[in-house]
Amino acid sequence: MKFNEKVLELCKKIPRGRVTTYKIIAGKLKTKAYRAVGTALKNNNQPIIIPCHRVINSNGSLGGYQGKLSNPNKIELLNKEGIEIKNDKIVEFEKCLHRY
DNA sequence: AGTCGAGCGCGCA
DNA sequence: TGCGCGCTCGACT
Repeated sequence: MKFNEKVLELCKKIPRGRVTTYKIIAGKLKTKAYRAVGTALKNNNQPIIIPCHRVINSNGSLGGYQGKLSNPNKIELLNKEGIEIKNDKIVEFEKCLHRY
């Protein structure tokens, strides 16, 4: 099982209306390769199945989506799932945060 | 406080 | 081979 596949696995498990962070994922994989987590999501082979928009920075800001940084579409998607974004940050970030 | 540098795993040149 | 990335953290101003 490759590192990136594990990352994708975890992403798939994020329930609707919840988010998680790169840090948490990396921690779950027992590694400090936080950057690699972002890279893995970028290079995922199943872009449709993987809800990578639910993965964000540990400070509550958004990170990137679909290969780009600061993607407005990511905000839309999260909004649709019931997560509010303000000032490029997740509102009530702690409450929406999904812990595995 | 704000800034800087290093560490990780993998993809791409 | 070598570099850079959807990041984080600790050390230094």
